[in-house]
Amino acid sequence: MPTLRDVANKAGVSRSTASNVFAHPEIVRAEVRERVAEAALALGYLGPDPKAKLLRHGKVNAIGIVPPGEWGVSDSLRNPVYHQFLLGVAETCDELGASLVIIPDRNGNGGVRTALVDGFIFGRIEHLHETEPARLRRLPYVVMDVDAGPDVSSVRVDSRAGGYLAARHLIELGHRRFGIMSFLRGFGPTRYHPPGVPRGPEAAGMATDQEKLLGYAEALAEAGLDIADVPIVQAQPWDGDAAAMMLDVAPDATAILSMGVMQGIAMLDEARRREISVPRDLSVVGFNEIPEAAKSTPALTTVDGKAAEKGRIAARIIFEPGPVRRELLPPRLIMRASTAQPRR
Amino acid sequence: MPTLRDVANKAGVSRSTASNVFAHPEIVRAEVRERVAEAALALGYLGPDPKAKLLRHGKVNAIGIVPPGEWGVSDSLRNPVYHQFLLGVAETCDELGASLVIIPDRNGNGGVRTALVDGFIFGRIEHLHETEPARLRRLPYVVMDVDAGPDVSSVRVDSRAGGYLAARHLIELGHRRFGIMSFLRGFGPTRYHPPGVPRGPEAAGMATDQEKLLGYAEALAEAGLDIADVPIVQAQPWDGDAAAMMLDVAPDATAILSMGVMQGIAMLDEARRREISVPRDLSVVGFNEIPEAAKSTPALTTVDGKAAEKGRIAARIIFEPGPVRRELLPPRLIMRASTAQPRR
DNA sequence: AGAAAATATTGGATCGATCCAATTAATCCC
DNA sequence: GGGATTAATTGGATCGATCCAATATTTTCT
Repeated sequence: MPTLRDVANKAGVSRSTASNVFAHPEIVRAEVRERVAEAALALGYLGPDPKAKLLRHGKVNAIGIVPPGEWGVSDSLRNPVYHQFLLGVAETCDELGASLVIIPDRNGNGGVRTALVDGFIFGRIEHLHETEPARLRRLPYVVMDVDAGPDVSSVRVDSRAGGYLAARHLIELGHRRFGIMSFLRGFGPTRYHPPGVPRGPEAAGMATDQEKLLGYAEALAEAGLDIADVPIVQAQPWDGDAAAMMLDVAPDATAILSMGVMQGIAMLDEARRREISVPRDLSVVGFNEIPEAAKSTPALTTVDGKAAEKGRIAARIIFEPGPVRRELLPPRLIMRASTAQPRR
Repeated sequence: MPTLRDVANKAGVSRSTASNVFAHPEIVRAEVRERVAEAALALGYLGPDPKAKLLRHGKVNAIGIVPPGEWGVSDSLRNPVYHQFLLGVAETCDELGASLVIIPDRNGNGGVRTALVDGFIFGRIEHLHETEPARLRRLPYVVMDVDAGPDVSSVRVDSRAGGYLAARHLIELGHRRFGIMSFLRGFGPTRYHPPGVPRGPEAAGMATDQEKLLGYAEALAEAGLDIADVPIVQAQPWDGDAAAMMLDVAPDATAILSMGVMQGIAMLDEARRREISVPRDLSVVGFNEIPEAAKSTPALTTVDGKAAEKGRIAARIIFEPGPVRRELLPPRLIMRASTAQPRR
């Protein structure tokens, strides 16, 4: 495999000159430049080895994505909301001609310690120490969906405001009897929180979900309702049976507040199965926007969690060095066909 | 930023010993090992710099995906069939703990020349020379969807067999009047190929699409039909208007053979719009399998192009060095609700 | 205790390219 | 044509770690 030294020898110049032909062609005489180029061609030399170049001044031109928690690479591509987020990152990559690297780092197995990238975007982390390797490597990094204090850049959406938007929308339509579908933190069986018990953070999954709950509570309180009286079903985001459970435990609810989109869509499916007409007999609001939400029947009203925009911003933070940035994006309610006034 | 040399100094040992503590801990005395580990901890040294390590013996533990043609990173995430393929690659990455790198290399701008990966998977290429940088770098690579001769590994599905399967299915159901929706190669306006003119390769897009056409022709010929008599609409995969054109130019067709899934789904939508009942008045067969195909109404009968499996195999070829492998996977017909006997 | 064997540690060279200061060659001007 | 400028080229040091052969240390055994 030819090296720069071989090219230099063949062309009868020094390594430095050969190097200059590739790195600073303008400072080398045209005649010499051509001689070196010919030698390179003859030897099948492709240009400076990126590996060696890297060692000298470490720009890789790639951005590393660390999927949340126990997820592998394929999980992150499969999850529709995360997929939207990746699309946002990808757009910025395309603008900058950078590569997108998805790094599996389950149980901190060293992916972050050894990945060849210019910076990291940590998908929703559970403990800040997951980012330690990035900090120690002095590489820029951003954490998603949580505020990690004043020293760490973060990008998230105001989930509390999002929850508020969703619940207020239903209240304005006239709903008074709700059901809430929240997330479990990690694995575990679906849980039912009956009405009448105060709601602590354990009734929702990650920090961002707990904020949604606070938002719901706020809007309910404005209408004189107590969230403690609202039944909550807490399940995995992809658990299809959870929708059935929700309808079983809250048969008189006229509206369902769901913390996920897929959960919301699953609720629409379950309602159809039971011949409950949405939105006539039941209104459903999801959380996060994905193309499937617009295509479901009926189209799902949902809070846009701005996944793609979060991705774009996070990527830009990595590539534009600067002070710590803590972005809090406002959510947006997308009103579609799954919500309406409750039936008399 | 501490280096291995700093750690060695602080611990009072040589660089080599310090290096051994990380690379071959078993050959260094326990006492010394601990002293070095402490020094490392004290300095915040995280372990050998991956960049330097790389230079010495270049394993990166990452696999590079080069999206087809003019696509950027985001296009490749957005395209649903390519997304399935990426999922397959990702699964193998997870098995091996490797990273997945999506490399934008539009108009050969050097992405492949400089990417830090262990090998490349080229999404459908147009000319073999797109792979030259990979060959010159002596990195393993695979091309998808085309046979690139005996010296280059390739993974593809037998498109001709797939086309045959689709067309024969419709013929066995009793259909005799067809319409074909094919792809344009590159950009350009939707094209209509009226019946009665011989069909050359220009009636379909890439090589793989031309093979589908041959498969259709073969099955039709067995039923005594000439593909030259079948109207063809050639459009972009995502062109919604193409379905309308197809129905306009072939109002008496009882079955549509579509070279793409999204095209097939678009056809279902257009039929619904025109109140043509599928499959009662019109049968539709797509090509390639994605989750959306099962969820459309009616669920789309389609040929499984094994995108995910192609991805798994391609990734394995990269990581298991060996002789050139040329994989040709058999397609499979997934019968769903969009095909039925034609109405009397 | 002393020689032999086994085990630990070390300095130097290397991976492939880039940068810098110093040297050499080319150009300018009177 | 010769001295002063300017431009082009070069060797050596460097990036951070790893490998190898050589040396130093410890352990084993008689």
